[in-house]
Amino acid sequence: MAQNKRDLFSKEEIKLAALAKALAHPARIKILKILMDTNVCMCGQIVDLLPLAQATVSQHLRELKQVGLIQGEIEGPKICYCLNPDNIKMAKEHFTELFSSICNC
Amino acid sequence: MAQNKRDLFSKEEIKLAALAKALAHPARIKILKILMDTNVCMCGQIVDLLPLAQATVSQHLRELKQVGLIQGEIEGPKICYCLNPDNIKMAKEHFTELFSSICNC
DNA sequence: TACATTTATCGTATATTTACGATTAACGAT
DNA sequence: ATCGTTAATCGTAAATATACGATAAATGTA
Repeated sequence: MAQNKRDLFSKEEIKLAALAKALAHPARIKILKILMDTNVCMCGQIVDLLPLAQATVSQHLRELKQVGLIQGEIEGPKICYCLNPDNIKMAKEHFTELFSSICNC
Repeated sequence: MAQNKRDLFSKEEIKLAALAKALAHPARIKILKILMDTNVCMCGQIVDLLPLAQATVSQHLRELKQVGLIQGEIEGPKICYCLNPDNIKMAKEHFTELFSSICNC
């Protein structure tokens, strides 16, 4: 494939696409809501709220962490995940910028 | 895979994930901007502005059309693509709703 | 030290995405 | 009727995403 042609897209387009990809699965959207709405933070607790296996949820958490939408704080053998407000704000601004550039609404 | 488990996610989560997936590629983001910023509308013209083959661009256009972000009007042998403002507005609202539900900003 | 708990990672299977060349289909013009 | 133009579709290859069970790593506790 032509991965090298990718650099003909702008940094902003690539960044926004990566953010969109992180949101491109219902489970990951639901994880964000869970972290906001409940005081749940551990992987195991999230697993209990999703129709997915532990390994799968861990993978989704990793993807969210990779784009910075969440962060994990180690607490002994556990890890407490939480939203990363700064990066969520930035993501929001990226999407807002896109929509204001393609929509007069 | 467990596709049947998908129905344990809400309609909104599934819809938003589908929209996000449509935006999860730099080429598709760029196509939306091209349709907004220029008076280009034909597939071939878009191909000229992207580092991708005609068949590939056609696939990206189909994905954007499938989620309703763009529409195509047949003009003889050509097809004039344009943004679908109503659905873009709806998409914008979906994302706004998500961010306001996970972000106090 | 051994054990229980928690989560990441490995290995793997399947599905989807991305990309391209080649072909087909649709239509206007000659 | 033939030709040129335009875009979708087909076939295919490679990469990535999704999902799971099993295992490993890390840490607190008995």
